[in-house]
Amino acid sequence: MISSDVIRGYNDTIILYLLLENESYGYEISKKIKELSGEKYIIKETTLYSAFNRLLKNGYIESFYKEETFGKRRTYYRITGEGRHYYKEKCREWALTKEVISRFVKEDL
Amino acid sequence: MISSDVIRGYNDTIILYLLLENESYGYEISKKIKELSGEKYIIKETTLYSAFNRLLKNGYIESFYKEETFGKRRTYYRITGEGRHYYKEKCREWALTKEVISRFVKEDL
DNA sequence: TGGGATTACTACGACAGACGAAGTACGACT
DNA sequence: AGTCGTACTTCGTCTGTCGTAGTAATCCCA
Repeated sequence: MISSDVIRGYNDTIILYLLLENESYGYEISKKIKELSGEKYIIKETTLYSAFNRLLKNGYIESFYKEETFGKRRTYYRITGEGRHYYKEKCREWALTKEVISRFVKEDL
Repeated sequence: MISSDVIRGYNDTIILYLLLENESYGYEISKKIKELSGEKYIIKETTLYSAFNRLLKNGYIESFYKEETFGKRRTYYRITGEGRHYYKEKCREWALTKEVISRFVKEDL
């Protein structure tokens, strides 16, 4: 299991990735993260929703409601153009970060 | 330049890496980090010294003084057995983290 | 019909790590 | 005498994560 402290700074990026193709909502995203990570990373609810607020504040996602016939009303999110741009930036940053850390963290010792 | 939020949680590991072979002191370590990262990561002084304190507290490093004939007295650090053990653990964790994040962060978009 | 599980959040507060600003102290060079 | 480089220390702030708890609706099974 991965501690979120390690992924800190990439939770936003992970969420944006899951919104690239389809709009979605909190619970679904958290399940997808769990699933796609092979159960190795499970995002905490509070972490997830605070990430949504941050992303909204920065204009990287938009929220809206859908007409639901039943169930508690969900807040849906969709990625914005700025969000896509930010995602790409973070991807480039990640490539660099990975490269730099690998100079200090040797998996073969 | 890399945002430190990403490396957060790996600063300690980076420092331990530099102490694996030789004992060293703050300023030298910060210069080595800059050098080895190809100037892509420059650790802040306060971050560095707070990392030393954390590592000391956890018993991963030991501090001592050397007889210096001139200059301001330096605090030297050397890695402990527990420190080596922790370093190896973090290396394994890094391999996993890298794997998981790469499922969400696509460099080829 | 009753009670727990699951879905879908929200609010509050604590904590750890990073970092900016500033200060101290010494030596070397100019 | 002043600046630059070395080698730290202290203090306070900020951000992101996360524990705890609460709300509210539906679903499932006995």
